[in-house]
Amino acid sequence: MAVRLCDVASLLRSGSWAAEPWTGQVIAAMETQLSNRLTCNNTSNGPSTISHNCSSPVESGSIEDSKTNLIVNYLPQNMTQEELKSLFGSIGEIESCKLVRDKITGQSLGYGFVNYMDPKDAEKAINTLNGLRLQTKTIKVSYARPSSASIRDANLYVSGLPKTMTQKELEQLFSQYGHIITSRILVDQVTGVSRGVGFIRFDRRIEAEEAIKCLNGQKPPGATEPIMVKFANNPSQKTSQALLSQLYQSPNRRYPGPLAQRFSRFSTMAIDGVTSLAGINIPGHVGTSWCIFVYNLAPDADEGILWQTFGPFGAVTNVKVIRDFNTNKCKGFGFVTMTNYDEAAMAIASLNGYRLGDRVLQVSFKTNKTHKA
DNA sequence: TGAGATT
Repeated sequence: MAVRLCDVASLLRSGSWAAEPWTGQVIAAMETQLSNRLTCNNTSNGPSTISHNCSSPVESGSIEDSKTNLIVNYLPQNMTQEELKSLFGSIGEIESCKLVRDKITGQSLGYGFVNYMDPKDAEKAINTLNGLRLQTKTIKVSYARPSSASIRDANLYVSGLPKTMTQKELEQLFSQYGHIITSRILVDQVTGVSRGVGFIRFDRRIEAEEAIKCLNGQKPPGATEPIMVKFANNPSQKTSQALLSQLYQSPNRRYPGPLAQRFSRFSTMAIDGVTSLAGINIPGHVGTSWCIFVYNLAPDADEGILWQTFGPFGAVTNVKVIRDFNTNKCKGFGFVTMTNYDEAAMAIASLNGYRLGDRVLQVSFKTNKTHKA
C-alpha cells in the first residue's frame, strides 16, 4: 500500500504554512495613493523587457481586524460543514462555521470560515491545525480579512513563463505591484518540470489590475518570450460550466461515474494507494460510517492528535478522546469515525502497531460490546 | 488553457 507512515509522522507539525502575518485592509483613500505609486508606463507597442523601478507597495494594517474569524483553505472536496465544525470544535467553542459552496451546484469550493468565541482559540487553531493533512490535501488556516469588494477577484493566471523560472522568481516579479497572498507554478506531475503557467493571488484587486497593466505582454528579465497575465477564472465559474456541460453534452462519460463505482471498493484500491485516499464513496455504505477503536493513547492525548493521525487516510467525520471525569486526562483510548470502509481499513492496517510518541497504538474496528450496564 | 482564498 502506498501509505507511508513517514507521511503520518510528518504531520506532526511540518510548519508547511506560515500564518499570514497580515493584519488588515487599506482604506479607500490609500488605494488611490497606492495606485498612483505603482502606475507603470507600459506602452502597447509590443513586447519589451520589464524594468524594476516601481516602488514597493505599502503594507496594509489595521487593529480593526477580527481575531476570532478564520479562513480555512484547501479542504478535501467531500468534507462537510459538520466535519469542519467537528474538527475546529475540538479546539474551542465555535460561534459560527460555514463551508462555502457553489451557489448553483452546491459543491464545496474547498474553503470555509470558522469564527471562534475566544480569540485565543482562533490562535490555537492556527497553531495546531494549519498544515494538517486531510486526505490528499494540506489545509491552511489563517485569519480571515473583513470581506469587501476590494479583496475579491485579485487572482491572476500567468502563462508563457520561462520553464526555468522558480516560484520565488515569479513572486519577485509580481511583488512590486502589491502584497502576494499565494503563488504557484504548475508542474508536470511526472517530470516535475514547470508547465510555464502559474497563479498569483494578490491582496487586493487594484494590485492585480496594476500587475496586468505592467506585466502582460512583457518579457521577464532574461526571457525570450513575453508572458501573458490575466484574471484567473474563479471556481464557481468552473463548477457552473461543468454543470452546463453535463446538461448539454452527450451522455458519454469522461470520468468514472456510477459504472466504475459498481466495481465496489476494490476499484478504489486497485489503481494505486493515492486513489484509495481520495474519498470516493462506496455504494452500499452510503449513510453508514465505520467506528475505529484506538487504544494506548497517552494521558495528554487530545482530539487534535486523532485528527492528525487519521485524517490523511480519508474522510474522518468525528473523533473522540475518552477522558477521566475528574482529571480530564485521556483514559488511554478513543474513537475515530470514518465514512469509507477502504479508508478505515487502510488506516487500521497502517496505524495498528504505529508508534505515537512513546506508545505503540492498538487500532481496530470498534467491536460491538454495546453499552455498559 | 488552469489551481482553487473572502461567506
